[in-house]
Amino acid sequence: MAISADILRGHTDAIILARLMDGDSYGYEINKNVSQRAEGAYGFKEATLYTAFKRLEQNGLISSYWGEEGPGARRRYYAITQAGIAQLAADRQEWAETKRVLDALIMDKEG
Amino acid sequence: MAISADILRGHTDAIILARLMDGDSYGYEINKNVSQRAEGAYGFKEATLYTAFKRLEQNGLISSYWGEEGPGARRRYYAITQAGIAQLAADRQEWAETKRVLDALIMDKEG
DNA sequence: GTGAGATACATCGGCTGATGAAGTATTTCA
DNA sequence: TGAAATACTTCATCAGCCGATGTATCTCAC
Repeated sequence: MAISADILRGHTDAIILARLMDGDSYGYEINKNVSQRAEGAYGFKEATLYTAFKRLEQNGLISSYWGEEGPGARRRYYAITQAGIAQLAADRQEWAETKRVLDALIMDKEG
Repeated sequence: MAISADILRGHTDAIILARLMDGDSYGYEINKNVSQRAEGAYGFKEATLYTAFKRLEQNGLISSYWGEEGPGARRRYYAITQAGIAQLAADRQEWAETKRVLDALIMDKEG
């Protein structure tokens, strides 16, 4: 099942930060990585992705640099910052809490 | 921990539908119910709530009627429709899938 | 050697849902 | 008497997502 944009809204930044925990990467690669992990259920639209990079860099959560010139299209690499690592920790906690709360609110259990 | 609006965005309708599965209710009551179940971690803003009621009714997922006049402020009651019940089932499935996918994308496990 | 498709990045404008603020009205209780 | 709770409504604004469009390079089948 594909997951709608509104459901994922707000998780974009956390997803990118989490992917950068495995090492520096660039847009195209991050997105392929995300699609694979999501087993096709989700992938960023390009506009969403690059908008997010800008937002994250402006907020000091990632930094960027151009990859060394080789064959192929140029790549801009991103690296997570200390602030980004801290933010991701907070995001993960919030996600854990969100699961708890939404399960109580929409799933078929008694609270 | 309070959960941010962007994280909850897109879940508003499902939350309301789920609350109406326990029987007809009105805005103020639904919101108190939600806040209690969320243990204070989330509650609708009034504008969000009433905007959602309108959207849901326009989409045929809920119907509404004025409560019988008694003492106190007037209340508009909402009831979930058959289409609403079907939508909620779909929303619950999507939520289950979202948990799976987001865990794979942002949590600290190997996928 | 050429055209299709993959790789790779970037920007603009429109859409949608959330919400702060403001307003209306009634009841309860100190 | 007035503050606080109950209860509903609308408007303007904001932020994030994304369709569309554009740029440029490389690979591979034909």
